[in-house]
Amino acid sequence: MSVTMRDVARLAGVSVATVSRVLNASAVVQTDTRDRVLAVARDLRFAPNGAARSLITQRTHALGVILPDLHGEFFSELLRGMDRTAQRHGHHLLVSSSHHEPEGLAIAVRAMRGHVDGLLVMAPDIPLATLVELLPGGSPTVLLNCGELPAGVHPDVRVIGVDNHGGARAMTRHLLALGHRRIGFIAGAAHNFDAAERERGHRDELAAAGLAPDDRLHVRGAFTESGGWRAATTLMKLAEPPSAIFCANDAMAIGALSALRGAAITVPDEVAVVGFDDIPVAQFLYPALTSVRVGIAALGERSASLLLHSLGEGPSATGAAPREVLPTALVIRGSCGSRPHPALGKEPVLELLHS
Amino acid sequence: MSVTMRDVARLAGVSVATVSRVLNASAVVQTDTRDRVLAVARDLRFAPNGAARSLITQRTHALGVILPDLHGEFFSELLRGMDRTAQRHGHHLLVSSSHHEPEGLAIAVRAMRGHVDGLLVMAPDIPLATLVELLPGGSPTVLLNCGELPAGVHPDVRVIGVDNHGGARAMTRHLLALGHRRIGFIAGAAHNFDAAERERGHRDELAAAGLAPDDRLHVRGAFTESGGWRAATTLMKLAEPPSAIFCANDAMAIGALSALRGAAITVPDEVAVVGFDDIPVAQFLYPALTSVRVGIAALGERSASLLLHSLGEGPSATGAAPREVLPTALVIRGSCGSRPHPALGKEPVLELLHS
DNA sequence: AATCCCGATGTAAACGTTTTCAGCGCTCGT
DNA sequence: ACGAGCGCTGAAAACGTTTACATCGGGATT
Repeated sequence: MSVTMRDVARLAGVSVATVSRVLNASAVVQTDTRDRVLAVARDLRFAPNGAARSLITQRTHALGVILPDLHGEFFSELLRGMDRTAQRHGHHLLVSSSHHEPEGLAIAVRAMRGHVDGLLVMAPDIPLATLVELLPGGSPTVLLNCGELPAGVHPDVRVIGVDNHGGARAMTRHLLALGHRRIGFIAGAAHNFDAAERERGHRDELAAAGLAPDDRLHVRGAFTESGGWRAATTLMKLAEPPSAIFCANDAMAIGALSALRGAAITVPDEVAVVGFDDIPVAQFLYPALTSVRVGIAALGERSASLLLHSLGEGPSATGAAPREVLPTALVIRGSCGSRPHPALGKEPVLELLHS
Repeated sequence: MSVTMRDVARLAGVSVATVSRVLNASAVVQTDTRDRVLAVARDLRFAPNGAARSLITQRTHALGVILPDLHGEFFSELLRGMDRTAQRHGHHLLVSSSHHEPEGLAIAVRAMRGHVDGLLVMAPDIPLATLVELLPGGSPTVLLNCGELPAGVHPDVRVIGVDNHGGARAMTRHLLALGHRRIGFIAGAAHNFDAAERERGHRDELAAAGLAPDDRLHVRGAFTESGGWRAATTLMKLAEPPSAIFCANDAMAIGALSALRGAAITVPDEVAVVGFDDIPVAQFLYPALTSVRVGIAALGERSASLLLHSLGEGPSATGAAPREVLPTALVIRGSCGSRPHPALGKEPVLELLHS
């Protein structure tokens, strides 16, 4: 069927070992035979079979990526970061998404065995205890955005995440500082780690300010635009609507902005709206969205780096914290009302676009 | 290192052949031995090695995906569509992006050899003739958004794309019908197939309406938000600025909207803005973006279907057109001015979000 | 001049599966 | 009672590489 090393060897009049040596430069070969092999290989358009190579070298040069979803800009940013560092080290990404349940995830993980050198798993919908049960032993793994791993039990599993709690606290603090006392909160999907942490941060900061949580101001939006739309609509129909709405991600904030515009409610004059993640498009919305910057691509890059490091291929060891938490930063734009009018004619975006 | 079929066989007191038969249900095995094997396999957390399996079966259950980029919502939508159908047929996606030049693409393609069953290649920056040169023989391939392939030369290469030309004509026709005569055009990246086709569609429709093209109204924006920002700024500084701006994709339209708002120019009252692609976020912008719907996820799904079909695993044969062109559709929203005010309080978005 | 060593190449084992073929113990038909 | 056939299982080849080891000249060392 396809051309193999034997074909090249035969036509070049050498053994397959020599062909291998030439192609990998793994040992010195006499110049003329080397050239002959190279010429034949080029003529035949020979490309080594990855499966065979992986089988013997125990290296696939691929990282398995398990994602809960592929909706929206968040995941393309994440993938972009992962792909960037992976590619820098000669690796590809084997992607499988839409894993919200343990069964599907387990199947995907098993199917990847032998096709990948390690795993990047983001499964915020699955409890951590369940998740680690599903992992194959012996495969270096980096878990993204999950809880804290019991110490020392899983030697080749590392954990990375973002400071959901701190970011949410900072944002709530910001809203409180602007004078808001009735803050609506549009929460993410139920049983989702990120959603829960952001919720907790918000609640903690309210408590620190001495405010009692009001359940009517707490609506669930499932992390989707339409969920945000509905939740914002619900909130603004309250007898006492909030003066600010904190959406647990930017997608829901986008939906909320759309709902408010549809209801002829002005943002930020009548109600402030803020998000979380700072996806690239946030700065282009109207009003530009105040959000918590997560550094999505950086998260992807860092997680891939960690994994490559576990594989002994990454950048030189960076003190192996058992659990790495990337910091977040408040990005203040127009939608929260603390910057009433953006400067006219100035391009506010370029440095962000190409970071 | 990791547990293999031999281990399972030994502990179950059978041969590896029997283990294989049990795990694949490829032949009937006595019930008690079957149960024994299954029990041992579960205890050892055995998962078959994909590389070894691929080597002998010549099937990897993975599709290689080559993309030019991963920026923005376009590519996550595309991947989502691909992953969806791939997964439905038990396949994964091996992704590699940022391939704008032939060399990098060639390396990626070669590295995938043996790791994938076929290739989905989107490389609008690379001339088709160059592209087909780089393809490995014998690997079924689907090319996305490229030109027309010379007939019959490459038997296992198929081509799929969207009706860039028709979509652009329709949009320009729409703007003309709204009375616009000075239409600014923000073109995509130079030497890009999609960009060129959309440009051609626009020009052809202008010509059909008897309008001479004005080079000052034609600015290049590289398909990025910041490119759109700059291009729109340039256009509006003209002595005679356009009354409408047609952006060759939505990302640039997003940048253009931002630039116009920064310059205190009202859309659509002072200038209409329209885009191309209809990425999911388009409907949430303000004003909601009029665009050409491409059906990005559908493109991904369809291309994956075509490839799976070439592999003999897809849905039953659908008349094999040598080149498939997916239709586009005009989506009229607020930004072009033909719908001055959206209905208040109505959720315009739900059916689109979950299509 | 014999030995040693080194550089270039070939031989063959190994990686972990799948699958063909053969073998073995039965049952069943005659 | 005996061979045919059948159901189940094992042995071994095959997939296409990499690599440890063997081989084989020939130049340098003694």
